[in-house]
Amino acid sequence: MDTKKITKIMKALSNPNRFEIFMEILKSNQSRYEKEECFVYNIMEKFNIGAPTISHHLKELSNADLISTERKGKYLIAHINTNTLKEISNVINLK
Amino acid sequence: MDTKKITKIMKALSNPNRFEIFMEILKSNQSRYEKEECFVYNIMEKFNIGAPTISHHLKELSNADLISTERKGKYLIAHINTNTLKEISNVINLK
DNA sequence: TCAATAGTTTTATAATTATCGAATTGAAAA
DNA sequence: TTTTCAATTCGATAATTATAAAACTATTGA
Repeated sequence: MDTKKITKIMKALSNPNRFEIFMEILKSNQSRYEKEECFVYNIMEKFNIGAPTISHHLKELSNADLISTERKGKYLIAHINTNTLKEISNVINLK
Repeated sequence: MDTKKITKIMKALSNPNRFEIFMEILKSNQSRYEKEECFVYNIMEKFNIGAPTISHHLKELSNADLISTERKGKYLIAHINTNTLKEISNVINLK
């Protein structure tokens, strides 16, 4: 991973609201419950942020390859990209 | 670690120049060579950035607890805070 | 078909920040 | 004590960005 990609990921996780959205997706992915949940909708209820901002944050997380999104009819589902997490974890880990 | 601290670390590593400065310090700390080296001075030569900017970046890394600095006469030496790296690595690692 | 709902795009704005030049501090060397 | 050198602080600026309001798209359900 080159500097540009790493710093893009870091930047994606550097905003508190965006980070918590990411953690919410991570938690949901790990628990395997509510797989069909509409994240944007539920996140919007949970956090005190407007829909356009959530949309923006999800796009940033996507652009950083941290998540991928999938349309399910009216709803949007977000998945964690575990590969990216593994890669970034290798960068940070002390050898 | 709470969200505020984590995102502060992420932000500190989200700027490409600052990230590379951090990696430079990390490399130097790991190799154990040139322990007495003046980082700001050497970094300033290596990167194409002015001294005030380097100073600013080092302060950001310090504020995020990623490094600590030590004055050695005229020079400044930077050390990696391995604890912070370990903590952040725990956050990122998939359970 | 029409109304409601989920999410996106566009536009604007306020806040943050990376960077530099100039001035300043503090230590070493002459 | 001067001068020089490393680093910091201050002030300014250009770029980025988090956020929201308004308008728009697309899908579901009545």
